Formats: sequence, C-alpha cells, structure tokens
Amino acid sequence: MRTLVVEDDDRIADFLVRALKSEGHTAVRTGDGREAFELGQKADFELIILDLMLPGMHGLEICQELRMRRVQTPIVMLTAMDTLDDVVTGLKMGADDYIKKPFVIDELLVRIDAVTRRGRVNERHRDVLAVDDVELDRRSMRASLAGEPLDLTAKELAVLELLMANPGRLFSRERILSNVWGMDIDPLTNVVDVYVGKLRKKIDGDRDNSLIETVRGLGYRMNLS
Amino acid sequence: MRTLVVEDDDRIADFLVRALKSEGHTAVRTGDGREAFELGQKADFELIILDLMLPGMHGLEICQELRMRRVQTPIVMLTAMDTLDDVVTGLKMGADDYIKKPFVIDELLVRIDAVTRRGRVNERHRDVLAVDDVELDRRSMRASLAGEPLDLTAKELAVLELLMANPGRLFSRERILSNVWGMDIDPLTNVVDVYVGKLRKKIDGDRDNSLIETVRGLGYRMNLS
DNA sequence: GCTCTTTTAGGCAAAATTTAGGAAATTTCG
DNA sequence: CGAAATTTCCTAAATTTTGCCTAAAAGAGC
Repeated sequence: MRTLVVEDDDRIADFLVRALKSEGHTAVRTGDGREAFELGQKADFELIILDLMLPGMHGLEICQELRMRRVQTPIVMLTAMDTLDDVVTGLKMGADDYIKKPFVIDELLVRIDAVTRRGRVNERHRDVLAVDDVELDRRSMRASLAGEPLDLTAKELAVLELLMANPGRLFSRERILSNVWGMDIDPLTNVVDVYVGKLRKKIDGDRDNSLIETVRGLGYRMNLS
Repeated sequence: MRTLVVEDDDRIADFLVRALKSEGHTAVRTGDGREAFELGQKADFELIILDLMLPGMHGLEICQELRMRRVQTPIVMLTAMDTLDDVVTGLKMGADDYIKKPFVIDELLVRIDAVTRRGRVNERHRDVLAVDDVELDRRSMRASLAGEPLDLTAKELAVLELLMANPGRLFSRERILSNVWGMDIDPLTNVVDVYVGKLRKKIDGDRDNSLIETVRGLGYRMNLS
C-alpha cells in the first residue's frame, strides 16, 4: 500500500516509516504542509497519515482542501493530547480516523486496517483487485489465477499491485522503479524487466498475449482484458 | 518541457534524465558548474534542476549569477539532508523550490508542476486529446481512430501528442525536432518528414486531405477538422 | 543451506534514422 | 505564358541503433 506520512518530527516520522515498510507499505514522507497537500492531490496514495501541527499549512487545512478537491484517500490524523478539539473539526472535514500521540504501533495498524477496509465503500481503494482471471487480495496479499493460488514473492507482488491498481495506465520503468524500489538505485538496472518477466510467467497461464503489455520505448501497461 | 539537469552524480543524473524523458520532457544534462551556468544563460530552458554540490562552480553561485543576469527560468534545487542551510540561501537567491535527496519521483514531479505552473495562467494539462476522430489518452498513451485502436510507436506518439496538444498551431521542423528529439541532433536530418509521413498513413484513414497539413517552407500544422 | 533479489550478457526483434529517387510546388527566365 | 530549373517535400527501402527478453550467474538475507 502506498502511504503518505505527513509529520515534521523526525523521530516520529522515522518510526512510522519503518513500521509501515515492515508492513509492506511504500511510505513517502514529508514534514511540510504545503508539500503534503500537493503530494496528496497529485500522487496516488492509498492512505495518508497526517500530523495536525505542521509548518507551512495546518493539518486541518490540508484535510479540508484535499476533500474539497475530491481526493478520497483515507486520512488518519495524528493529534497531541491537548489538541483533541481539532479532532472533531478534522472528522467533520473528512478525515477518517484519528489517533492520539503517543501511540502504540499496533494500535495504529488496527486503525489503518479499519480505515482502508472501510474505503471499499467509496471505491477509491479496493481491497480486491481483479483483472481478467487474476485476482489480488491486498489485505492478505495473496494472488490467484483462475481461482488457483499463485506463489508470488514480495517484489513480484509489489509490481503486480502497482499495475493492477491502475489498470490501463502506462508506467515507465522509472516510475515502477521509484514506486517499488525507491530511487536510490542503479539507473541502468533491468530489474523491472526481469520482474515483469517473472510475473508474466506466473500470471499469464496459457493466454495468447500477456496481461502485461510492453510498450516499446515507453514502459509497461496492464491490459483490462 | 525543455529541462536542464545539473548534477554531477552519474547515477542520480541518469535516473533524473530518464524519468523526465519518460514524462515527456526534453532533458539536457551537465555535471559541471561552469557549463551549467553557460547553458542556463544561453539556451532557453523552461526548467532547471540544480544540484548544489558541484565541481567548477557551486550551485548557489550559479543560481545567483543566473538571476543577476535576468534569467527567469524556474530553478529547483537538489540538496543533501545535511546541507539544508543552503536551502534558505538558495531561495533568497532566486531558486523557486528545493527537494531533499533521496526523493521519490512523484515528489519531484509535483514540485516541478507547481513551479512551472506558477505564472502560466491557463494552460492546463488535459488527459485526453481529441482532434476530429483521432483520440489520444495520455494516461495510457493509447491512440485511436474512430474508436479503433491505433498501433503507434514511441516517436510517432510523441510527435502526435505535440501536434494534438496544440491544434491549429504551426510547428517548424526545428521546433518539432527540439521538442521530440532534443537539441543535439543533426540539423539536416529529415526524420520529422518521415514521421509525419508514417503518422499520416496511420491516422488519416480515408480522409481526403490529411489532418496534418504541411505548410510549405514553414512546417506542419494539425487541423482542427 | 535455502529462497529471493539483482546483475550480467547475448540474441533477437522492432524501431529509429539515413539514404536516395522521384513527385510536387514554386520560381526563373526565355 | 510556358517550359525548364530549383527548391521543398514525400516515401520506400536499406541500414543502424536501441530496447526488450531470457537464462544463468552472482549477491543478499534468513
């Protein structure tokens, strides 16, 4: 799951990012309010964890602006004990949940779970992705082909999830790299090709042309049918 | 968008250039400070991405000198975590924004967007371009003629996108070259003609006169109907 | 040890580019 | 005015280059 962590305190942010990554999220962090707003609006995150006290732009403001711009991404607010008043305002403004600092990580994960599962309703984030006869359950991170379970590795799943979450959209290698691997990676690597290859071998069964189309010179695209 | 990437670290520079190209930019790279200054001053870029730590001439210096010479091109600085002090100086010297390394590509694109949109009033980016019965979906990079999918190559798409994004506007060969191919190209090539030819064969169906009009001695133009 | 991830390298196919001959428009000049 | 000369453009085919795929080896982490 691609998650945006908006938190200016380095220690907390660091902690969060580590925790999320170990849960299989791809976390992007920012400490600046304005930037958070831009990112939340443009990049397609599936979850936003939002501290309220921020430089640049207040958390509540971000929340409000995002919702006004029809951004449906689930938002979990982080609040200090003494700003609980803001919680009410925040929820009114479209936040999905909140958690008091300091918090235990398990607690947060439970909230995240609840919030992203709930998201199924407004269909922004779907728990089960399906393209043709390939299915991916994001909660358990299990994939199947025509009902038969697929044995995929972590990276294979990450790539598959990215593509399936945006069917039809063209992804350049760089975009896939940056989304799945992060950017500090050898620019002339061909891991992406290799993983697309592995995926194809596993998810294509006896299809005549692959679910993952390669667009020469541009990247890859997951076909809807 | 014509973008100058000033970065001496090969890996990062490479990554940036690839990513930018895949986003439709024309990227020129240099790792030398002095050269960067010359280029930034001479060639008409629309965006400069500037690493601060450089051989030859420090990024801040470049920034300052460019602004003193009335170069208005938006500048986004790249800074390491531990040189954040420079950021303040940089912004004072006329840089438009900064981004910390390491960064995720989406993050950078958001900044670029913000910086280049600034000042440009009414040029919004549309996801689906349409001229007559030809359509181009930029998200999936799929083109169609009267509903039927068209099989276009990367370069064909690039040329078509340029023309369709500016219907009615006349493009000289040089302008098309510089937009699609970049600047360092043989001036007496006729690739543009060749590609216009290929495009016409594919997108014109059984039209009596081509969607792409040639204006003798001047260039090409995409007609609205 | 194992499995998962990443790099390497070579073959292959497709796209990009150049070349070159000829067609079409424009100009020159008898 | 009309034919030749000139310029510009078009296009098929040849050539070069690039991008993609794969198997297999090397590296990392458990």
